[in-house]
Amino acid sequence: MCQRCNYAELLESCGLEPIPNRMRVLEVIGENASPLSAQDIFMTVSRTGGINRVTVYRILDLLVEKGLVDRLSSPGRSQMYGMAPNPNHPAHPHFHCRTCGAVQCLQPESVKVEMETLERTFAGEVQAVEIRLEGICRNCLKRA
Amino acid sequence: MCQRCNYAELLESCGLEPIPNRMRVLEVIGENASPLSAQDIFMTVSRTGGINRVTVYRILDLLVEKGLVDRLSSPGRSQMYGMAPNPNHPAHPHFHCRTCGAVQCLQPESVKVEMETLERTFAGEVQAVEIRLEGICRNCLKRA
DNA sequence: CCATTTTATGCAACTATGTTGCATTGAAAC
DNA sequence: GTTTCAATGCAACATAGTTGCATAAAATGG
Repeated sequence: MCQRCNYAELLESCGLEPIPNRMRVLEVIGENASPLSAQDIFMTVSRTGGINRVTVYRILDLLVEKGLVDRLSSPGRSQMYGMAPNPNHPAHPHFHCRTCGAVQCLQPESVKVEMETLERTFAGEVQAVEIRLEGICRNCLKRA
Repeated sequence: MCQRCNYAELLESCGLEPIPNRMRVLEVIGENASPLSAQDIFMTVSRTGGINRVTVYRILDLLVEKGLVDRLSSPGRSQMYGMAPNPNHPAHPHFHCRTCGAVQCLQPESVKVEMETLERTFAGEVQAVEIRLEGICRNCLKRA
């Protein structure tokens, strides 16, 4: 999907050696159009060779900690992972279908947020904004 | 906290008998200023008499299904529950502290969302919008 | 080039969270 | 009062994520 991201460079830019397993995990996240669960990532990476489930979790923790990947909240039991905003991957809202459970990324500009009031009055430090829409996706609407 | 909500009426308004355990669970959610985990709710309700963990989960599922309570995504392993928007509890964004993990409710008007573009172009049906901010809360900023 | 240190990985066991099946209880309907 | 049905409890299970520890693989220093 992403023709532009150089995953090795991304890793190096935050002080991580581009070792094979890190590359494999980051590529899977970067090349997918929508966020994936740890399980999804584990299974996908496994298809191209062995890797341990725990290793995937540890790499995910590392990528999130370094800010390359965002851990997205989900209404289900598992967390999901997507590329953190960067020049090739702008921040964008997510849509979660309540019927089929699928998560899709929306266009970055489709939902705009105005935070002036908050910035003026909030005593903490805001580092990220996550917008999640819920409803029924196109396919499930058709089926209903 | 909430002097205005009549929990029995709320339950009845969506076809649920206001039986004791339902009332206890819904009251705990409604009287708390920020969303609670199932575990929080279970422990709080338990203080006023016995209840089974599973019963709490089942009541939560029911309240969410009926739209009285919202299941909020969280970056941690557990889901959180808060009153669904109603005349006494307007929809509002949440702030999650990355340092201490606390979740707080923000003022309803502090963050505004503009969805015209989406509404014009999105083929699915949007039923709810959840806005989650992440960062460092006031207390943790002070401590740092 | 070998020895030492550091980092990454795998495995097993564990924890936390949520779910299911089934029996029992208790309340409502007749 | 009996029947029926919803609500509850309990135990067992399922899933997602974590930890401790041993081993393997890289990097570092002689």
